[in-house]
Amino acid sequence: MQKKSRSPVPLYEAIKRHVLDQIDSDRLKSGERIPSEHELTKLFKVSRMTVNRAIRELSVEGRVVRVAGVGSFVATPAQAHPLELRNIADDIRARGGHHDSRVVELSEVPLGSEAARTFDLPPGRSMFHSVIVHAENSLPVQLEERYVNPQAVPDYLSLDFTKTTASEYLAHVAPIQEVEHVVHAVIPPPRVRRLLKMPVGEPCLVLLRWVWARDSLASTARLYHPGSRYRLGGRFAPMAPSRGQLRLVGGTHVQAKTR
Amino acid sequence: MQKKSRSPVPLYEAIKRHVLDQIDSDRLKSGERIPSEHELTKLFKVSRMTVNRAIRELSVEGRVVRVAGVGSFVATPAQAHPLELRNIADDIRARGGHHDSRVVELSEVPLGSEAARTFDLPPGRSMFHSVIVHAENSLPVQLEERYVNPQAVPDYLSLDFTKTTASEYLAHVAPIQEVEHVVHAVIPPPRVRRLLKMPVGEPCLVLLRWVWARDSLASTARLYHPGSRYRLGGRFAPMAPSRGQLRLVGGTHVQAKTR
DNA sequence: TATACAGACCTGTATATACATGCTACCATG
DNA sequence: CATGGTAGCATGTATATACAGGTCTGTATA
Repeated sequence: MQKKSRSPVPLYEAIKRHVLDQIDSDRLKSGERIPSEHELTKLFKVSRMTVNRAIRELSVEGRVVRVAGVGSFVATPAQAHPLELRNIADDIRARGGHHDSRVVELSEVPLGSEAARTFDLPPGRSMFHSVIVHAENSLPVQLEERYVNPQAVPDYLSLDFTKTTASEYLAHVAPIQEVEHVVHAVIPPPRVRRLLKMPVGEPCLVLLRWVWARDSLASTARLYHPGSRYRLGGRFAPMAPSRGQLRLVGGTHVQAKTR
Repeated sequence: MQKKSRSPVPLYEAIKRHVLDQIDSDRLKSGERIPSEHELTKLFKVSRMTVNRAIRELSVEGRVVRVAGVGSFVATPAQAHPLELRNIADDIRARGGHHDSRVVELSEVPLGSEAARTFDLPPGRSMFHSVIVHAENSLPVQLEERYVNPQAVPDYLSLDFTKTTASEYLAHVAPIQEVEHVVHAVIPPPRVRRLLKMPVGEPCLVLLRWVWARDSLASTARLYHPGSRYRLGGRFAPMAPSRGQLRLVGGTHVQAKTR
């Protein structure tokens, strides 16, 4: 019939957004029941199938939980944000490996003018700094050097990083808005090389990561990975790179969504 | 009406399984077209809506790729996408697909002051600009927007990009010294969306690439990839990001090499 | 008091239908 | 020979309807 919505945004999308708005603005709280399909049908003057699709997709996306015969409920933030920037611990566990980490450094450091500008903090303040080595089956696979905005995670220094990674903490304190990565490769500085137990001359893959939450930069991280030990599905035929060349073998799988 | 299927497994599930069986047993090969909704309707004697739901879910799960007006196709196994310097044509051929490209734009553009600084060229000069759509089995999979330093490739405008990609030319004129990537994801601007034949609202994975050769920046490129056609690890439950939020579901696997 | 049961309400599935829009292949016209 | 129109087919969205089955509550019954 297609009576309405000649606009480019489908009706079921509009309904999804409406419900998500309610959730994000806290008019619908965690665990609360959202309007039934019938109610939304009346509210939007659309057919139930259309509402059904909207809510079903929200359910697939983990924002609501549907219970036949009862209703649909706002998913708890934990369910809604199994948040990750896919942290290293998950990666390792997903491969069936054993993850453990060692905190090499955890401190408060004065904010240089450059860093102050990056974090948009007054120059007098300090920020948190941590260096953590992640190991898979006792083999170091990542050195995580991280700077954290104290406004984002005030109790960062008292966190226990043996059970939960910094990424996970970050994801929990506030919804992550944006992440940006820059990939490059370096011959690691000696300290990094030693901490990762790497042979001299072997390159590191470095991921620079910026994490934004609450409209400000929450954290930056520099993640060093031993070139030889880092993942590698193995089957990629080695190419002949030119001098200084960088290769992305694994690829990046990213899903992004805005609303 | 619910005429049939008193069994506990819904009809749309049965259809999904049927298609997945065909795929997993290689009766339907990667990139091949699966039966249209209409055909499946006749085959299973169900309504088109039921088939539509089955195929739509397979699409969400990353097993098939739907193209309005054309059909649905078996998604490439899409193990980690080798996004390195190897250009898209090689990638596609490596998967057994057919690559072709369409030059949307090829021109000489004046150099803005910002770009002049980036390319380290005198402000009066111009540089080359190209927009090329790469397709795998006729499905657009990458939009390559590239700026090329005229000092690096003076005859760029007269090159034939149907047989050789821009990446390949770049690699041939001078040994590549360094490459840097920035990965992020965006909702594509309308023009990009149309060229990639993407639905409204679907995100793009964007790779920004800088290529250095002969001690200068030879080229920059912005590579847009349709989020849905660009793999995304099937079984990662689609997540529900907050407003403007970006999420990395797959993680980044990178190997770097220098010599 | 405890149980059984009937409605009411909710989601789940399925159908038949309709119109919109994207794309392709082919054919007619210049 | 090129070019433009169109028919046909594919998916996308939306509706109205129907029935199935789960869950809850209140009421009637044993």
